[in-house]
Amino acid sequence: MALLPPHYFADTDTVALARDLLGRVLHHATPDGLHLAGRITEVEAYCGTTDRACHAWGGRRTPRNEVMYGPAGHLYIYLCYGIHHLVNIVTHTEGEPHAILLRAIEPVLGLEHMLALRGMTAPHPRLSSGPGSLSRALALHTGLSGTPLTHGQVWIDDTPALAPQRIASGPRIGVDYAGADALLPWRFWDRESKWVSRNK
DNA sequence: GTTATGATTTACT
DNA sequence: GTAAATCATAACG
Repeated sequence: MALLPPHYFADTDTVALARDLLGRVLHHATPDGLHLAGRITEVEAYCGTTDRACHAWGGRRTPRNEVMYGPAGHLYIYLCYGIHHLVNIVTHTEGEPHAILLRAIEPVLGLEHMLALRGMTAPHPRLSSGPGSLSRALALHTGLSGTPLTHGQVWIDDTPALAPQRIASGPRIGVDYAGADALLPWRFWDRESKWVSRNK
């Protein structure tokens, strides 16, 4: 299974790219030799300086979100609520701070290791559904922010995307502070998967 | 230097 | 349904 190339992530239509990422498989080869992978089942689009829900809204540019301003195809991972590592993929062109938040995956490889990482004993959607749970199950953390998806450490393969009729959409979660932008239907999920954080 | 706050999860009542 | 956990970051003085 080949990796998706950098130009795939350089799409300037972040919302369309978010939909296209559903069904593809995210891999992580960890420093201790584990190979973890999961099929992407839920994402959200964050679209640059005009999106009030985006960290780069109004042109905000800080050490934390700097990677969003760089080239596409890199990880942007930050700590939320002091506890959760949220994983994003940078999209669009250099200078345009767009990204796609990965919110849920269905385990494909390394299920037992994921269970251990989560302190669980049996599979359940709660294992890797929800952005904080996903990062923990895949052992992704803020230290990997800025990592390109081309170095064999973290990557996404070219598993075919979901059929359009399987894609559901709705407002993004937890962005009520974003005013009218909180209502934009920029969350997408696989309507046939139970490995999602919410079904409506 | 100080303070407010979150792209959430989990455990209670 | 409500609230606590928990801290790096950003904004401000």
